[in-house]
Order: sequence, then structure tokens, then C-alpha cells
Amino acid sequence: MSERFATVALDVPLARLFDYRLPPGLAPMVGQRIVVPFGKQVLSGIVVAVHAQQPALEQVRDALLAPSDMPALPEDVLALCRFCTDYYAYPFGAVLAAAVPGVFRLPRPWAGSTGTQAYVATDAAALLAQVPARARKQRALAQALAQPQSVAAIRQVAGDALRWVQGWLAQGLVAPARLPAAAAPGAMAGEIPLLNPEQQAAVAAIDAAQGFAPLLLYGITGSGKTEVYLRTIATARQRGQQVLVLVPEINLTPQLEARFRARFPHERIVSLHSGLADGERVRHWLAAAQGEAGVVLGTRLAIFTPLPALGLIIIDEEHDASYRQAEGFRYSARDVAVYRARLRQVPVVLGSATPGLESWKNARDARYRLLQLRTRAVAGARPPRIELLPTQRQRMHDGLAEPALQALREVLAAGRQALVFVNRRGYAPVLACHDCGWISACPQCSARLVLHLADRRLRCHHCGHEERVPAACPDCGNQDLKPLGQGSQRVESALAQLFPQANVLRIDRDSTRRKGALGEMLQQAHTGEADLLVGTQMLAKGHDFPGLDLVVVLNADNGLFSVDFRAEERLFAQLLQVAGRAGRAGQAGRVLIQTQYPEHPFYAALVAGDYAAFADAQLAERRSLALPPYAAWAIVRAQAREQATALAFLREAAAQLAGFPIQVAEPVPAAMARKAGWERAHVVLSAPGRAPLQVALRHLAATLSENPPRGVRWLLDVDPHEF
DNA sequence: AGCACGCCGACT
DNA sequence: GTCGGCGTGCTC
Repeated sequence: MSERFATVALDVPLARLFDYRLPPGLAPMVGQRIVVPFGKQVLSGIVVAVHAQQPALEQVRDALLAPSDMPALPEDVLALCRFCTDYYAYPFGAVLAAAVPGVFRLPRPWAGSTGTQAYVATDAAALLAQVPARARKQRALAQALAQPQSVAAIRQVAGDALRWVQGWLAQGLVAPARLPAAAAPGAMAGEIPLLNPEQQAAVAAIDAAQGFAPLLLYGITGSGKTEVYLRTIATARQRGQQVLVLVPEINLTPQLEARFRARFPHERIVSLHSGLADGERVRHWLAAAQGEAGVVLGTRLAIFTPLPALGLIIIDEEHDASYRQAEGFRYSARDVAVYRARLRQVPVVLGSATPGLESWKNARDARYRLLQLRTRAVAGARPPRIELLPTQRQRMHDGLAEPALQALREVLAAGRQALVFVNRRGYAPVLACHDCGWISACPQCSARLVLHLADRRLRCHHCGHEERVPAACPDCGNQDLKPLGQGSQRVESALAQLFPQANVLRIDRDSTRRKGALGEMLQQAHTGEADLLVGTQMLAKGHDFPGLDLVVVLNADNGLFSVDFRAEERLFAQLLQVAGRAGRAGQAGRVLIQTQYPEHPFYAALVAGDYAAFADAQLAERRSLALPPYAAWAIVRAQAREQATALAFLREAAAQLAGFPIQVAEPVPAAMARKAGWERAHVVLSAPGRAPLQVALRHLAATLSENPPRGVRWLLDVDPHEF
């Protein structure tokens, strides 16, 4: 009998796998998790191979245990993670760790490992026979356990009832059980709206799609994309397939989940996002992995969930930045989803009113099938009327021009709601001295300190540094420091003064910090209790306010002259999204955009509401400049205590890449050259296609992880979306 | 990433 | 005299 070994991927930043001897009795499957000693630590990893080949090592340690709490990751999930490792040049073990719920990364079996959360008597009579006659509660529980009982139900019997069950479990009188599928709470399916012809065509195309088929569902706000999703989900369910639906943010899952449940009262629908408690996350994940959940609704992390009967993937708001993980393993869930659809040979629907230019190009090149929804689905609803409000010659009242105030007045007089969109929180973005030119600057970052007047503090929005508002200029002693520019707090207080009779409500990250605050505020906005809303981009997404007639956008110009070539694309999506908040059945909403550059071509496209024209123009520009999506990009980012150290490291890295058929730009300091006390720099790598770039990145990542630089933190950003 | 070992400053 | 700073070295 020969010895057997397991090759294990561990969550360490090393592009290496580790071999362990499997002691007798330990026979894990590929994809299963395994607990192993690692240096002085004990870690949980994933088995990637089992073999009899003696590893060429001085010492091979024994694996400790292979918990069966987590079913082995199926082949397609392993392949998906392998793809990510290659594509993002990120260690396999670290990718796998991201694909698995947190409790399965701990080096011990999960306590609730049955995954069932229920128990049943193995032999009801035997169980009852050994319970003392006087222990009435125990007898009652023992009797009840003839049928599977949920943990919650067991707890109801008595405080320590679970302890009795644990005891019986040890004696083999009780076993973990699966609860019969919960009877759906007698909800009636809501009224199913009729589809307009465009929706019908979209649904028909998705339903008929076979094998790998990417479809771009380009539909304006309110065109009824969700209804299209619901219909195609219904079809997939009739075929017995599972559907994976990705949404950008946790905030949006409860809404959508409620709508899905109302439509499919008899389906097992589970959500997966980082807001779930451990136990819930695991139960939902297992339900998906065991094929019990028909619909899985989740944020980006859900893309790695095992789904044995996967038949359709839907990505809502596919252009949204939340699909990109910005820390650690940096991936785009949208791109990973498309690859997964290819692996599984299933259709993938990418829905958006403002598709990302990558997807737009794919649709233009006929790599994706384009499905368009041009009309608002609700009868009589019309797209909002977007108007520019040039501010060069206007007298401003705390950032608001007179015509904007007039429009607000009219809306309030009519008893309707208005939203003022200011994409900056705080009172003013900077505090300045007019005598000597001092401005409030962060000592740790190359950024301004934002004035927060409510608690009289200056805060850095990048590193968390804060200080008291100085009484006088620290440089010249001038006591008259002036706040420059408008933040949401300033606009809120200005509006409260200008419209004393109105109920002004500010919704931003500061005002919603408290748990549940956002929900309460949205409720107030929804019922019309608040009639003047002031909000940052938090308010742009997904929320519908039936009473909202007017949106005023302040300082939109900020995104217009950025060094980042993607800034316009983001701004367009964002402005169209806020604009979509305005309007009600029968009457178009009005959107006023204050700008100092009304002649800028960007605004012509925006006013026309023509994203297609804008996107085509952007693509033409990108093509002529050989920018993404016409080139593959990656960035090597570095930070060090000294800028020179970071740049020297990057020059070294660039030299490593000399022989590869890729373009390596000059290393430069980052746009925010200093952040939280670190000097930052980067170098852009590009190539006409992905393949040569990937090869070069893998080489660089391997070299750097084997010989880590001193005093420099580095990372690779593949398909970067920001500078 | 952890977690050791390993040599130099202000404190129970 | 020790506790502890983080430099660097290793993990099957």
C-alpha cells in the first residue's frame, strides 16, 4: 500500500502549491478543503490534486483533517479560479479563499457543519425510551423529533434544549436532518405586467439562447429590464435550471429579493452578500451548491458560488463600479461572470442603461447580441427632460443659481419633491485663507481636508485624518477663514434657510452612518414626508421616489476635465442615473444641470439622452488613441515611504519586463502622489491583446513574490479603471 | 500573510 | 536589568 499525498492551495501570497502526506483514514477529494500545518500555523486550504508521487522534499508533513462541512468545489469553480489566477496574476490559494465563505477558511470544522440546522430522531421509540418519565420538556422534544425539527424550534422548547440534542447526537439517537422545504408564506404572485414588444423580443432572444451566449440588454431607466429578468428566470426555472443574478450593492438586494419573492412565491431564492451573518451565508451558499436554491441573488462575491444546475447568469447594471473588487484580489465580477458563462456554456445577460464601453464595443463588434429597450415600460411614462443651466453669469446662492431656485420653488408650491444632487459630502471641500493663500491640506495625503461644520472638524476623506477647525489661519493668523465650494451639508443648510417651510433631508454617507438610518430616510423620501432631498451618489442608484419631479445637479463639471480617460463615461452614467430619478406616470421629470461649460460636447449628448451616440463617439476616440477597450492595460502600483524608492522599484520591475512583447510606459507618481503617509507611483503596461500582457504579468508576479522588494508594497491592477 | 528569530532604545 | 521596535526569512 503506497502512501498518498495531496497538493494543497493555501491562502498565502505565494505563487506556489504545497504537498502533504495523507495519513491513513484521510481521503479528501479534489476541491475539498483540508486542514494542514504550515510553519507554526494551522491553515485551511483546498485540495487541488491527490496523488501517490513522493514529493521531492526533505520533509513532507501530514495533513490534519479534511472537514466535510464544505462540499468539494466542483470542477467548473476550480477552473474559474484557475482562470482568475492566470488572468489577474494572483495566487491560486488566495483566489480560492475569496471563492469560499469565511467560515470555511478557518482551520476547524464549522460548528453548524451539517448545514441543515435541523435534527431528527434516528429511532423515535428508542429515543423516547431513554428519556426519564419526569423530564416533561425532554419527552415533548423527543416526541417532536420523530419529525425533523429546526434548531429554532428546538430552542423554543427550552433554553438548553440544544444541549440535550447534542447529547443524544453523541449517543446516536438523533441525527442531523434536512428540513422539508419551507412552505412558501402564502404570498400570491403579484400582478404580472404585460410586456411591450421590445421586452417581448428581449425575453424571446434570451429564452432561445443556447450554449454560451452573451446578451447586452441596453434599456433606458424605467424601460422594464427587471421584468425581462423575471420572465427569463421563470423560463429557466421551468427547465429546472438555476439562475445567478448579480446586483451591484447590498443596499439593492433586499428590494430586488422582495420583488423576486413576490413573483416566485414557491421558489427557494437565496441572497449572498457580505452583509449576511456567517451562518446565513453558509446556509445560502450550501443551498446554492446543493442545487436547492433555484435563484441566487448576490453581489460580486456570489460569482464563485457552486451551482450544479446553472442555466443563466444575469448581471444587473453591468457597468457599475461595485463589480470590481478594489482590494486584495482585484477582479471584475462582470468579466469573471462572462468567463463562467463560457465555461458552463450558458447565456449571460448584461443589463444597463449605460453599458460599459467594453460591453458596448463587444455589442458593436457583434460579439455580444444587443437587445434594446427604448421606451419606458410604464404606460405614459416619458424620459426626463434634461436642461443645462449655464452658471457663468449667474449670481449664486451657496452654489445654487437663481433659475434653479425658481424651479425648486415651483415644485414645492405644487406639493411635489425635488432632489439636489451634490457629489461631495461635508460642508465645503476646502477651508482657505484669503490673505496668505493657506488651504486646509492633509498632512498624510496630497489632498484637501474637507470642512465638516456640524462638528467643527476638518477631515481627510482619503485617510481618516481629522483635526479641529482652526480659529485663525495657522500661517498668518488671519481670523477670517473662508469655506470654498459646496458640499452636501452646506447645500442642505442653504436650502433650509431659503425654503423654511420645506422639509429638507440630506442623504449621504455621513447622515446614514447609523445602522438602519438609510432605510428610514428612504422611507421618508418615499412617502413624501421629506420634500427637498439633498444627496450624493448614494441616492443615484436604484431608488424610486414617486413624488419626485425635479433633479438639480451641482458641480457636475468636476468629472469633465479629469486626467482619467474614463471619467466622462462614469459621469455620463451617473448623471443619467440621477436624471432617471425624476418623473412620474404621465409627466416627464425635469433635470437641471448647472454647468460652467454648456458648450462642452459632453453635455450635448447628455441633453439628448443619447447614450448610444455618446458611447460610439467615445469608442472612436479610444480607438484613435489606442486606449482600452482597444488595448489591454495593466498597472503596476507601488507605495513606499519615499517617492524615489517607489519609482526605483517600478523601474526595476519595468526592466524585468524588457524581453516581453508589451509596451511599458515611464513610471510616474500617482495622481494622488501621497496617501496615508505613503508615496505612491505606478507604471502602465499595455499590449494590443490580453495574452502577451498576461504572460508578462505572471512572470513579474512570480519574480516579485519569490524576491519581495524591501520597503515597497506593490500590486498588479489588471484592466484598471482608475488612476 | 503570519509568525518566528534577532539585535538596539525607554521603562515596570 | 527587561519589554518591544520592526527588519528578514521561511512556510510542504
